[in-house]
Amino acid sequence: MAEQKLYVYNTLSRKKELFEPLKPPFVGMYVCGPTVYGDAHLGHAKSYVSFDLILRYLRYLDYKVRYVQNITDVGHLVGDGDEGEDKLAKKARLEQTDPMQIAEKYTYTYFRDMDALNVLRPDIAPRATGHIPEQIAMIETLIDKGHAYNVDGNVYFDVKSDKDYGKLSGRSLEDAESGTRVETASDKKNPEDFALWKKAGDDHLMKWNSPWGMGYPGWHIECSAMSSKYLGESFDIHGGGLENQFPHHECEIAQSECAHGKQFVKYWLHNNMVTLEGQKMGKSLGNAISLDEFFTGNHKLLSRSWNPQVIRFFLLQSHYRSTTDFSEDALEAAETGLKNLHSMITTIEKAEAGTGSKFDIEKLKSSFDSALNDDFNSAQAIAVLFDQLKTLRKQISDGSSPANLEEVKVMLHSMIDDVLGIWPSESAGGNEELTSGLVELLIEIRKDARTNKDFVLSDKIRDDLKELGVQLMDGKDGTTFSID
RNA sequence: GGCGACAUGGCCGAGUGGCUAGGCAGAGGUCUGCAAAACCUCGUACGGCGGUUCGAAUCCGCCUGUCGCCUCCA
Repeated sequence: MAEQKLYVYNTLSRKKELFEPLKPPFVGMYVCGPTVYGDAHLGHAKSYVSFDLILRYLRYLDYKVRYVQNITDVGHLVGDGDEGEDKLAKKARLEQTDPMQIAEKYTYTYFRDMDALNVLRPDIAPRATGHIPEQIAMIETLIDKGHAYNVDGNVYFDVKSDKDYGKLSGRSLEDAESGTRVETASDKKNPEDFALWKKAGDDHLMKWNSPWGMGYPGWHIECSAMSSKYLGESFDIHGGGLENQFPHHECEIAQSECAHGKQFVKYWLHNNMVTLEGQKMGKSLGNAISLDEFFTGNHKLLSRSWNPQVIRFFLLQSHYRSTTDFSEDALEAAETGLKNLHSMITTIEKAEAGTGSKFDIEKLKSSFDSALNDDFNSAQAIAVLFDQLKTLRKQISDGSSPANLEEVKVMLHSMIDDVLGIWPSESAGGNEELTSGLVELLIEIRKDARTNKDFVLSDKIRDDLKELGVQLMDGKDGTTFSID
Protein backbone atom coordinates (compact mmCIF):
# COMPACT_ATOMS: atom_id res chain seq x y z
CA MET A 1 0.00 0.00 0.00
CA ALA A 2 1.35 3.36 -1.00
CA GLU A 3 2.11 5.54 1.98
CA GLN A 4 0.10 8.71 1.76
CA LYS A 5 1.28 12.00 3.12
CA LEU A 6 -0.51 14.51 5.24
CA TYR A 7 -0.66 18.12 4.13
CA VAL A 8 -1.80 20.86 6.46
CA TYR A 9 -2.56 24.49 5.77
CA ASN A 10 -0.12 26.58 7.75
CA THR A 11 -1.22 30.14 8.48
CA LEU A 12 2.44 31.14 8.79
CA SER A 13 3.15 30.40 5.13
CA ARG A 14 -0.45 30.65 3.87
CA LYS A 15 0.12 27.36 2.08
CA LYS A 16 -0.52 23.69 2.48
CA GLU A 17 2.67 22.09 3.75
CA LEU A 18 3.80 18.51 4.17
CA PHE A 19 3.31 17.61 7.81
CA GLU A 20 6.60 16.54 9.38
CA PRO A 21 6.72 16.56 13.18
CA LEU A 22 9.82 17.90 14.91
CA LYS A 23 10.40 14.61 16.72
CA PRO A 24 8.37 11.84 15.14
CA PRO A 25 6.41 9.89 16.17
CA PHE A 26 5.68 12.51 18.83
CA VAL A 27 3.45 15.47 18.12
CA GLY A 28 2.88 18.40 20.45
CA MET A 29 -0.39 20.17 19.90
CA TYR A 30 -1.71 23.21 21.72
CA VAL A 31 -5.14 24.71 21.15
CA CYS A 32 -6.41 27.90 22.75
CA GLY A 33 -9.13 26.93 25.19
CA PRO A 34 -12.11 28.90 26.36
CA THR A 35 -12.31 31.83 28.71
CA VAL A 36 -14.62 30.36 31.29
CA TYR A 37 -17.15 33.05 32.08
CA GLY A 38 -20.15 31.77 30.13
CA ASP A 39 -21.65 28.75 28.42
CA ALA A 40 -19.92 27.38 25.35
CA HIS A 41 -21.77 28.07 22.12
CA LEU A 42 -21.85 26.72 18.58
CA GLY A 43 -18.70 28.65 17.66
CA HIS A 44 -16.74 26.87 20.37
CA ALA A 45 -18.14 23.62 19.08
CA LYS A 46 -16.82 24.29 15.59
CA SER A 47 -13.36 25.02 16.90
CA TYR A 48 -13.07 22.13 19.31
CA VAL A 49 -14.76 19.61 17.06
CA SER A 50 -12.34 20.66 14.31
CA PHE A 51 -9.28 20.17 16.45
CA ASP A 52 -10.76 17.01 17.89
CA LEU A 53 -10.92 15.60 14.38
CA ILE A 54 -7.32 16.69 13.80
CA LEU A 55 -6.23 15.03 17.04
CA ARG A 56 -8.10 11.84 16.25
CA TYR A 57 -6.75 11.67 12.73
CA LEU A 58 -3.17 12.18 13.87
CA ARG A 59 -3.64 9.34 16.33
CA TYR A 60 -5.17 7.21 13.58
CA LEU A 61 -1.93 7.83 11.69
CA ASP A 62 -0.12 6.47 14.76
CA TYR A 63 1.40 9.72 15.91
CA LYS A 64 1.88 9.95 19.65
CA VAL A 65 0.09 13.21 20.28
CA ARG A 66 0.19 15.22 23.48
CA TYR A 67 -2.79 17.55 23.36
CA VAL A 68 -2.77 20.61 25.60
CA GLN A 69 -5.66 23.01 25.88
CA ASN A 70 -5.65 25.82 28.38
CA ILE A 71 -8.48 27.08 30.53
CA THR A 72 -8.38 30.85 30.76
CA ASP A 73 -9.66 31.84 34.16
CA VAL A 74 -8.15 35.30 34.49
CA GLY A 75 -6.86 38.28 32.67
CA HIS A 76 -9.13 38.99 29.76
CA LEU A 77 -10.67 42.37 30.01
CA VAL A 78 -14.13 43.47 29.05
CA GLY A 79 -13.39 46.88 27.67
CA ASP A 80 -11.14 48.28 24.99
CA GLY A 81 -7.44 47.95 25.02
CA ASP A 82 -5.86 47.56 28.37
CA GLU A 83 -8.58 49.19 30.38
CA GLY A 84 -11.74 47.73 31.79
CA GLU A 85 -12.91 45.03 34.09
CA ASP A 86 -11.81 41.42 34.18
CA LYS A 87 -14.50 39.29 32.50
CA LEU A 88 -14.61 36.73 35.25
CA ALA A 89 -14.70 39.40 37.91
CA LYS A 90 -17.57 41.11 36.13
CA LYS A 91 -19.52 37.90 35.86
CA ALA A 92 -18.78 37.19 39.51
CA ARG A 93 -20.14 40.60 40.44
CA LEU A 94 -23.28 40.00 38.40
CA GLU A 95 -23.82 36.59 39.92
CA GLN A 96 -22.73 37.80 43.35
CA THR A 97 -20.07 35.21 43.77
CA ASP A 98 -16.32 34.75 43.54
CA PRO A 99 -14.39 34.70 40.26
CA MET A 100 -13.03 31.26 41.04
CA GLN A 101 -16.56 29.93 41.44
CA ILE A 102 -17.42 31.34 38.03
CA ALA A 103 -14.36 29.66 36.56
CA GLU A 104 -15.26 26.32 38.14
CA LYS A 105 -18.86 26.50 37.03
CA TYR A 106 -18.12 27.24 33.40
CA THR A 107 -15.17 24.89 33.22
CA TYR A 108 -17.59 22.20 34.28
CA THR A 109 -20.25 23.13 31.71
CA TYR A 110 -17.59 23.46 29.02
CA PHE A 111 -16.36 19.91 29.46
CA ARG A 112 -19.89 18.63 29.94
CA ASP A 113 -20.91 20.07 26.55
CA MET A 114 -17.73 18.94 24.82
CA ASP A 115 -18.24 15.42 26.19
CA ALA A 116 -21.73 15.46 24.69
CA LEU A 117 -20.19 16.36 21.33
CA ASN A 118 -17.81 13.44 21.72
CA VAL A 119 -14.82 15.78 21.82
CA LEU A 120 -11.91 13.98 23.48
CA ARG A 121 -10.53 15.59 26.61
CA PRO A 122 -7.14 17.24 26.27
CA ASP A 123 -4.26 15.34 27.85
CA ILE A 124 -3.47 18.41 29.91
CA ALA A 125 -5.87 21.30 30.58
CA PRO A 126 -3.74 23.84 32.44
CA ARG A 127 -5.36 26.83 34.08
CA ALA A 128 -3.89 30.29 33.83
CA THR A 129 -4.25 31.00 37.54
CA GLY A 130 -2.37 27.82 38.32
CA HIS A 131 0.66 29.03 36.36
CA ILE A 132 1.32 32.52 37.66
CA PRO A 133 4.95 31.72 38.66
CA GLU A 134 5.70 30.40 35.17
CA GLN A 135 4.25 33.54 33.64
CA ILE A 136 6.22 35.79 35.96
CA ALA A 137 9.42 33.90 35.16
CA MET A 138 8.82 34.34 31.46
CA ILE A 139 8.19 38.05 31.85
CA GLU A 140 11.43 38.38 33.80
CA THR A 141 13.30 36.67 30.99
CA LEU A 142 11.79 39.07 28.49
CA ILE A 143 12.81 42.06 30.60
CA ASP A 144 16.34 40.66 30.99
CA LYS A 145 16.65 40.23 27.25
CA GLY A 146 15.49 43.77 26.58
CA HIS A 147 12.15 42.87 25.05
CA ALA A 148 9.99 44.19 27.84
CA TYR A 149 9.94 47.12 30.24
CA ASN A 150 8.30 48.00 33.52
CA VAL A 151 6.49 51.29 33.95
CA ASP A 152 5.31 51.73 37.50
CA GLY A 153 4.00 48.19 37.91
CA ASN A 154 2.81 47.70 34.35
CA VAL A 155 5.07 45.55 32.19
CA TYR A 156 4.83 45.84 28.42
CA PHE A 157 6.30 43.93 25.54
CA ASP A 158 8.32 46.22 23.27
CA VAL A 159 7.16 45.26 19.79
CA LYS A 160 9.95 47.26 18.16
CA SER A 161 12.46 44.93 19.77
CA ASP A 162 11.08 42.06 17.71
CA LYS A 163 11.85 42.34 14.03
CA ASP A 164 9.54 39.41 13.25
CA TYR A 165 6.49 40.94 14.88
CA GLY A 166 3.59 40.63 12.47
CA LYS A 167 4.78 37.56 10.60
CA LEU A 168 1.73 35.47 11.39
CA SER A 169 -1.00 37.98 10.71
CA GLY A 170 0.85 39.58 7.84
CA ARG A 171 0.59 43.06 9.18
CA SER A 172 3.46 45.42 9.72
CA LEU A 173 3.86 47.98 12.43
CA GLU A 174 3.55 50.63 9.75
CA ASP A 175 0.12 49.26 8.85
CA ALA A 176 -0.93 49.36 12.43
CA GLU A 177 0.32 52.88 12.88
CA SER A 178 -1.46 54.16 9.81
CA GLY A 179 -4.68 52.53 10.89
CA THR A 180 -7.43 54.74 12.13
CA ARG A 181 -8.25 52.75 15.21
CA VAL A 182 -4.99 52.77 17.10
CA GLU A 183 -5.86 54.43 20.30
CA THR A 184 -4.18 57.01 22.32
CA ALA A 185 -1.64 57.83 24.86
CA SER A 186 -0.70 55.58 27.70
CA ASP A 187 2.49 54.75 29.45
CA LYS A 188 3.62 52.53 26.57
CA LYS A 189 6.66 53.26 24.43
CA ASN A 190 4.79 52.34 21.27
CA PRO A 191 1.04 52.18 20.93
CA GLU A 192 1.27 48.57 19.70
CA ASP A 193 3.13 47.38 22.77
CA PHE A 194 1.01 44.93 24.70
CA ALA A 195 0.71 44.20 28.39
CA LEU A 196 2.54 41.28 29.99
CA TRP A 197 1.65 42.27 33.54
CA LYS A 198 -0.88 44.77 34.79
CA LYS A 199 -0.87 46.62 38.06
CA ALA A 200 -3.94 45.85 40.17
CA GLY A 201 -5.83 48.37 42.21
CA ASP A 202 -7.09 47.71 45.72
CA ASP A 203 -10.55 46.77 44.45
CA HIS A 204 -9.23 44.27 41.94
CA LEU A 205 -10.36 40.78 42.92
CA MET A 206 -7.83 38.58 41.13
CA LYS A 207 -4.27 39.64 41.81
CA TRP A 208 -0.90 38.18 42.68
CA ASN A 209 2.37 39.40 44.07
CA SER A 210 5.17 39.88 41.57
CA PRO A 211 8.56 41.58 41.24
CA TRP A 212 6.58 44.59 39.95
CA GLY A 213 4.03 44.68 42.73
CA MET A 214 0.51 43.33 43.05
CA GLY A 215 -1.02 42.65 39.70
CA TYR A 216 -2.26 40.15 37.21
CA PRO A 217 -0.96 38.71 33.94
CA GLY A 218 -1.69 40.14 30.50
CA TRP A 219 -3.86 38.42 27.96
CA HIS A 220 -1.29 36.53 25.95
CA ILE A 221 1.42 35.38 28.31
CA GLU A 222 -0.43 32.39 29.74
CA CYS A 223 -0.41 30.48 26.47
CA SER A 224 3.29 31.11 25.95
CA ALA A 225 4.18 30.06 29.48
CA MET A 226 1.99 26.98 29.64
CA SER A 227 2.69 25.67 26.16
CA SER A 228 6.43 25.75 26.74
CA LYS A 229 6.01 24.09 30.11
CA TYR A 230 4.10 21.12 28.75
CA LEU A 231 5.22 20.90 25.13
CA GLY A 232 8.66 22.46 25.12
CA GLU A 233 9.99 25.70 23.70
CA SER A 234 9.32 24.48 20.14
CA PHE A 235 6.42 22.29 19.25
CA ASP A 236 4.44 21.15 16.23
CA ILE A 237 0.88 22.44 16.12
CA HIS A 238 -0.84 25.45 17.60
CA GLY A 239 -4.50 25.85 16.85
CA GLY A 240 -7.28 28.24 17.57
CA GLY A 241 -10.03 30.33 16.10
CA LEU A 242 -9.26 32.61 13.19
CA GLU A 243 -10.09 35.66 15.24
CA ASN A 244 -7.21 34.87 17.56
CA GLN A 245 -4.66 35.16 14.81
CA PHE A 246 -4.19 38.79 15.70
CA PRO A 247 -3.39 39.93 18.23
CA HIS A 248 -3.35 36.87 20.44
CA HIS A 249 -1.24 34.45 18.43
CA GLU A 250 1.00 37.14 17.06
CA CYS A 251 1.79 38.16 20.60
CA GLU A 252 2.36 34.59 21.69
CA ILE A 253 4.94 34.19 18.94
CA ALA A 254 6.64 37.43 19.90
CA GLN A 255 6.87 36.49 23.57
CA SER A 256 7.93 32.91 23.07
CA GLU A 257 10.49 33.46 20.34
CA CYS A 258 12.04 36.44 22.07
CA ALA A 259 12.22 34.59 25.38
CA HIS A 260 13.54 31.31 24.00
CA GLY A 261 15.43 32.40 20.90
CA LYS A 262 14.00 29.65 18.73
CA GLN A 263 11.00 28.93 16.58
CA PHE A 264 7.90 28.66 18.73
CA VAL A 265 5.48 26.65 16.58
CA LYS A 266 5.95 24.87 13.28
CA TYR A 267 2.34 24.71 12.07
CA TRP A 268 -0.32 27.28 12.89
CA LEU A 269 -3.86 26.05 12.23
CA HIS A 270 -6.91 28.28 12.40
CA ASN A 271 -10.52 27.31 12.14
CA ASN A 272 -13.08 29.63 10.57
CA MET A 273 -16.17 31.08 12.17
CA VAL A 274 -19.74 29.98 12.63
CA THR A 275 -22.10 32.58 11.28
CA LEU A 276 -25.73 33.24 12.01
CA GLU A 277 -27.57 34.99 9.19
CA GLY A 278 -24.19 35.92 7.79
CA GLN A 279 -22.89 37.43 11.01
CA LYS A 280 -20.22 35.94 13.18
CA MET A 281 -21.64 34.17 16.18
CA GLY A 282 -20.01 35.49 19.30
CA LYS A 283 -20.58 35.92 22.97
CA SER A 284 -19.89 39.62 22.89
CA LEU A 285 -22.16 40.12 19.88
CA GLY A 286 -25.08 38.65 21.78
CA ASN A 287 -26.13 36.36 18.93
CA ALA A 288 -24.63 33.16 20.26
CA ILE A 289 -26.74 30.09 20.80
CA SER A 290 -25.21 27.99 23.54
CA LEU A 291 -24.70 24.28 23.14
CA ASP A 292 -26.93 23.62 26.09
CA GLU A 293 -29.66 25.56 24.34
CA PHE A 294 -29.21 23.39 21.27
CA PHE A 295 -29.39 20.24 23.35
CA THR A 296 -32.54 21.38 25.15
CA GLY A 297 -34.16 23.40 22.38
CA ASN A 298 -34.53 26.25 24.83
CA HIS A 299 -33.81 29.27 22.63
CA LYS A 300 -36.07 31.58 20.70
CA LEU A 301 -34.35 30.81 17.39
CA LEU A 302 -34.74 27.06 17.83
CA SER A 303 -37.94 25.18 17.12
CA ARG A 304 -36.80 22.08 18.98
CA SER A 305 -33.87 20.34 20.59
CA TRP A 306 -30.95 18.92 18.63
CA ASN A 307 -28.93 15.84 19.31
CA PRO A 308 -25.25 16.63 20.05
CA GLN A 309 -24.17 14.08 17.47
CA VAL A 310 -26.19 15.91 14.81
CA ILE A 311 -24.34 19.11 15.73
CA ARG A 312 -21.02 17.31 15.43
CA PHE A 313 -21.95 15.79 12.06
CA PHE A 314 -23.25 19.12 10.82
CA LEU A 315 -19.93 20.77 11.67
CA LEU A 316 -17.85 17.99 10.14
CA GLN A 317 -19.79 18.30 6.91
CA SER A 318 -18.02 21.56 6.20
CA HIS A 319 -14.29 22.13 6.18
CA TYR A 320 -12.74 23.60 9.30
CA ARG A 321 -11.29 26.54 7.36
CA SER A 322 -14.65 27.43 5.80
CA THR A 323 -17.27 29.42 7.60
CA THR A 324 -20.26 27.39 8.68
CA ASP A 325 -23.52 29.20 8.28
CA PHE A 326 -25.99 27.95 10.80
CA SER A 327 -29.68 27.46 10.10
CA GLU A 328 -32.18 24.96 11.39
CA ASP A 329 -32.88 23.84 7.82
CA ALA A 330 -29.23 22.93 7.41
CA LEU A 331 -29.24 21.14 10.76
CA GLU A 332 -32.29 19.20 9.74
CA ALA A 333 -30.65 18.11 6.49
CA ALA A 334 -27.64 16.99 8.50
CA GLU A 335 -29.88 15.09 10.87
CA THR A 336 -31.53 13.13 8.07
CA GLY A 337 -28.20 12.50 6.43
CA LEU A 338 -26.69 11.21 9.65
CA LYS A 339 -29.68 8.98 10.23
CA ASN A 340 -29.21 7.46 6.78
CA LEU A 341 -25.52 6.96 7.39
CA HIS A 342 -26.32 5.25 10.68
CA SER A 343 -28.84 3.03 9.01
CA MET A 344 -26.17 1.88 6.55
CA ILE A 345 -23.77 1.21 9.39
CA THR A 346 -26.37 -0.76 11.33
CA THR A 347 -27.19 -2.89 8.31
CA ILE A 348 -23.51 -3.64 7.82
CA GLU A 349 -22.94 -4.34 11.52
CA LYS A 350 -25.83 -6.78 11.70
CA ALA A 351 -24.82 -8.65 8.56
CA GLU A 352 -22.57 -11.67 8.60
CA ALA A 353 -19.78 -12.44 6.21
CA GLY A 354 -20.94 -14.45 3.25
CA THR A 355 -19.46 -15.81 0.09
CA GLY A 356 -19.83 -12.70 -2.00
CA SER A 357 -16.89 -10.98 -3.63
CA LYS A 358 -14.58 -9.13 -1.29
CA PHE A 359 -15.29 -5.53 -0.53
CA ASP A 360 -12.44 -3.29 -1.62
CA ILE A 361 -11.15 -2.14 1.77
CA GLU A 362 -8.00 -0.66 0.31
CA LYS A 363 -9.98 1.59 -1.96
CA LEU A 364 -12.18 2.75 0.89
CA LYS A 365 -9.22 3.41 3.14
CA SER A 366 -7.16 5.19 0.53
CA SER A 367 -9.95 7.52 -0.52
CA PHE A 368 -10.91 8.21 3.09
CA ASP A 369 -7.30 8.85 4.04
CA SER A 370 -6.55 11.02 1.07
CA ALA A 371 -9.53 13.23 1.93
CA LEU A 372 -8.22 13.74 5.44
CA ASN A 373 -4.62 13.98 4.28
CA ASP A 374 -5.68 17.03 2.33
CA ASP A 375 -5.80 19.38 5.30
CA PHE A 376 -8.34 17.30 7.21
CA ASN A 377 -11.14 17.48 4.68
CA SER A 378 -13.85 15.86 6.75
CA ALA A 379 -16.62 16.84 4.31
CA GLN A 380 -14.88 14.87 1.58
CA ALA A 381 -14.27 11.94 3.93
CA ILE A 382 -17.96 11.78 4.74
CA ALA A 383 -18.83 11.87 1.04
CA VAL A 384 -16.50 8.91 0.51
CA LEU A 385 -18.37 6.96 3.18
CA PHE A 386 -21.80 7.62 1.68
CA ASP A 387 -20.53 6.75 -1.72
CA GLN A 388 -18.77 3.48 -0.98
CA LEU A 389 -20.92 2.14 1.84
CA LYS A 390 -23.95 2.38 -0.41
CA THR A 391 -22.31 -0.19 -2.66
CA LEU A 392 -21.60 -2.42 0.30
CA ARG A 393 -25.13 -2.21 1.61
CA LYS A 394 -26.48 -3.14 -1.78
CA GLN A 395 -24.22 -6.15 -1.88
CA ILE A 396 -25.51 -7.22 1.54
CA SER A 397 -29.17 -6.67 0.73
CA ASP A 398 -28.72 -8.60 -2.50
CA GLY A 399 -27.72 -11.56 -0.37
CA SER A 400 -24.10 -11.71 -1.45
CA SER A 401 -22.46 -10.41 1.68
CA PRO A 402 -18.70 -10.09 1.14
CA ALA A 403 -16.37 -12.71 2.51
CA ASN A 404 -14.21 -10.11 4.24
CA LEU A 405 -17.06 -8.37 6.03
CA GLU A 406 -15.47 -8.71 9.46
CA GLU A 407 -12.40 -6.81 8.30
CA VAL A 408 -14.66 -4.18 6.82
CA LYS A 409 -16.35 -3.75 10.19
CA VAL A 410 -13.03 -3.21 11.91
CA MET A 411 -12.11 -0.59 9.34
CA LEU A 412 -15.46 1.16 9.69
CA HIS A 413 -15.04 1.37 13.43
CA SER A 414 -11.69 2.97 13.06
CA MET A 415 -12.91 5.51 10.51
CA ILE A 416 -16.36 6.38 11.80
CA ASP A 417 -15.95 5.78 15.51
CA ASP A 418 -12.29 6.57 16.18
CA VAL A 419 -11.65 9.33 13.63
CA LEU A 420 -14.97 11.02 12.93
CA GLY A 421 -16.57 10.19 16.26
CA ILE A 422 -20.08 9.76 14.83
CA TRP A 423 -20.77 6.09 15.44
CA PRO A 424 -24.46 5.30 16.10
CA SER A 425 -24.99 5.66 19.81
CA GLU A 426 -26.22 2.74 21.82
CA SER A 427 -29.73 3.40 22.98
CA ALA A 428 -29.55 5.33 26.19
CA GLY A 429 -32.22 3.39 28.04
CA GLY A 430 -29.92 0.52 28.76
CA ASN A 431 -32.67 -2.07 28.86
CA GLU A 432 -32.29 -3.06 25.27
CA GLU A 433 -33.30 -6.66 25.65
CA LEU A 434 -36.61 -5.83 27.22
CA THR A 435 -37.34 -3.15 24.64
CA SER A 436 -36.63 -5.33 21.65
CA GLY A 437 -38.52 -8.20 23.26
CA LEU A 438 -41.59 -6.02 23.65
CA VAL A 439 -41.32 -4.71 20.13
CA GLU A 440 -40.98 -8.25 18.78
CA LEU A 441 -44.11 -9.20 20.70
CA LEU A 442 -46.05 -6.32 19.18
CA ILE A 443 -44.78 -7.27 15.76
CA GLU A 444 -46.15 -10.79 16.29
CA ILE A 445 -49.56 -9.44 17.31
CA ARG A 446 -49.56 -7.09 14.36
CA LYS A 447 -48.66 -9.92 12.02
CA ASP A 448 -51.78 -11.81 13.10
CA ALA A 449 -53.86 -8.71 12.64
CA ARG A 450 -52.49 -8.24 9.16
CA THR A 451 -53.17 -11.85 8.28
CA ASN A 452 -56.76 -11.22 9.35
CA LYS A 453 -56.77 -8.02 7.33
CA ASP A 454 -57.38 -6.04 10.50
CA PHE A 455 -55.52 -3.02 9.23
CA VAL A 456 -57.04 -0.69 11.79
CA LEU A 457 -55.24 -2.57 14.55
CA SER A 458 -52.05 -3.16 12.58
CA ASP A 459 -51.78 0.51 11.67
CA LYS A 460 -52.49 1.54 15.23
CA ILE A 461 -49.60 -0.59 16.45
CA ARG A 462 -47.28 0.82 13.83
CA ASP A 463 -48.35 4.45 14.33
CA ASP A 464 -48.25 4.31 18.10
CA LEU A 465 -44.82 2.71 18.07
CA LYS A 466 -43.65 5.46 15.75
CA GLU A 467 -44.82 8.00 18.30
CA LEU A 468 -42.48 6.30 20.74
CA GLY A 469 -39.63 6.47 18.24
CA VAL A 470 -39.84 2.89 16.99
CA GLN A 471 -40.12 2.57 13.23
CA LEU A 472 -41.51 -0.67 11.80
CA MET A 473 -40.55 -1.76 8.32
CA ASP A 474 -42.37 -4.53 6.51
CA GLY A 475 -40.05 -6.45 4.25
CA LYS A 476 -40.15 -9.66 2.30
CA ASP A 477 -38.73 -11.69 5.14
CA GLY A 478 -40.90 -10.20 7.86
CA THR A 479 -40.96 -6.99 9.79
CA THR A 480 -37.89 -5.23 11.13
CA PHE A 481 -37.65 -2.16 13.32
CA SER A 482 -35.32 0.64 14.19
CA ILE A 483 -35.23 2.75 17.31
CA ASP A 484 -34.28 6.43 17.13
C1' G B 1 -8.39 53.50 6.26
C1' G B 2 -4.96 48.89 6.64
C1' C B 3 -4.72 43.44 6.32
C1' G B 4 -7.19 38.88 4.85
C1' A B 5 -10.95 35.50 3.18
C1' C B 6 -15.09 33.96 0.42
C1' A B 7 -18.84 34.07 -3.79
C1' U B 8 -20.84 26.61 -6.57
C1' G B 9 -27.61 23.80 -8.87
C1' G B 10 -34.10 24.80 -4.35
C1' C B 11 -30.93 24.39 0.44
C1' C B 12 -26.18 22.72 2.83
C1' G B 13 -21.46 21.83 0.99
C1' A B 14 -16.45 19.49 -1.28
C1' G B 15 -13.37 19.79 -5.41
C1' U B 16 -10.66 20.06 -10.01
C1' G B 17 -7.49 23.18 -16.08
C1' G B 18 -10.86 18.87 -20.17
C1' C B 19 -13.77 13.08 -17.30
C1' U B 20 -20.52 11.95 -11.81
C1' A B 21 -18.45 15.15 -5.45
C1' G B 22 -21.60 14.01 -1.42
C1' G B 23 -25.84 15.16 1.68
C1' C B 24 -30.88 17.24 2.16
C1' A B 25 -35.22 18.48 -0.43
C1' G B 26 -38.04 17.35 -5.11
C1' A B 27 -40.07 14.21 -9.51
C1' G B 28 -41.09 9.27 -11.67
C1' G B 29 -40.76 3.98 -11.02
C1' U B 30 -40.10 -1.12 -8.43
C1' C B 31 -41.87 -3.23 -3.87
C1' U B 32 -46.24 -2.91 -0.24
C1' G B 33 -53.12 -3.90 2.10
C1' C B 34 -51.37 1.16 2.97
C1' A B 35 -46.83 3.06 4.83
C1' A B 36 -41.68 3.20 6.01
C1' A B 37 -37.10 1.51 4.42
C1' A B 38 -34.42 -0.11 0.33
C1' C B 39 -33.41 -0.13 -4.87
C1' C B 40 -33.54 2.18 -10.04
C1' U B 41 -33.99 6.76 -12.97
C1' C B 42 -33.95 12.26 -13.30
C1' G B 43 -31.00 18.18 -12.14
C1' U B 44 -25.56 19.30 -16.18
C1' A B 45 -24.41 24.49 -11.04
C1' C B 46 -19.96 27.20 -10.25
C1' G B 47 -21.18 36.28 -8.98
C1' G B 48 -20.11 39.95 -13.44
C1' C B 49 -16.54 41.62 -17.29
C1' G B 50 -12.02 40.89 -19.68
C1' G B 51 -7.37 37.95 -20.40
C1' U B 52 -4.07 33.32 -20.71
C1' U B 53 -5.24 28.40 -23.09
C1' C B 54 -6.94 23.84 -28.10
C1' G B 55 -10.11 24.02 -23.64
C1' A B 56 -11.59 27.53 -17.22
C1' A B 57 -16.28 27.16 -12.80
C1' U B 58 -10.90 25.78 -11.78
C1' C B 59 -5.00 30.29 -13.59
C1' C B 60 -4.39 36.07 -14.06
C1' G B 61 -6.58 41.09 -13.85
C1' C B 62 -10.59 44.31 -12.90
C1' C B 63 -15.54 44.99 -10.94
C1' U B 64 -19.57 43.84 -7.68
C1' G B 65 -21.25 41.59 -3.25
C1' U B 66 -20.65 39.23 1.56
C1' C B 67 -17.75 38.31 5.72
C1' G B 68 -13.51 38.28 9.23
C1' C B 69 -9.32 40.75 11.81
C1' C B 70 -7.27 45.62 13.16
C1' U B 71 -10.85 45.93 20.84
C1' C B 72 -12.25 40.67 24.70
C1' C B 73 -13.78 36.62 21.43
C1' A B 74 -13.41 29.51 19.23
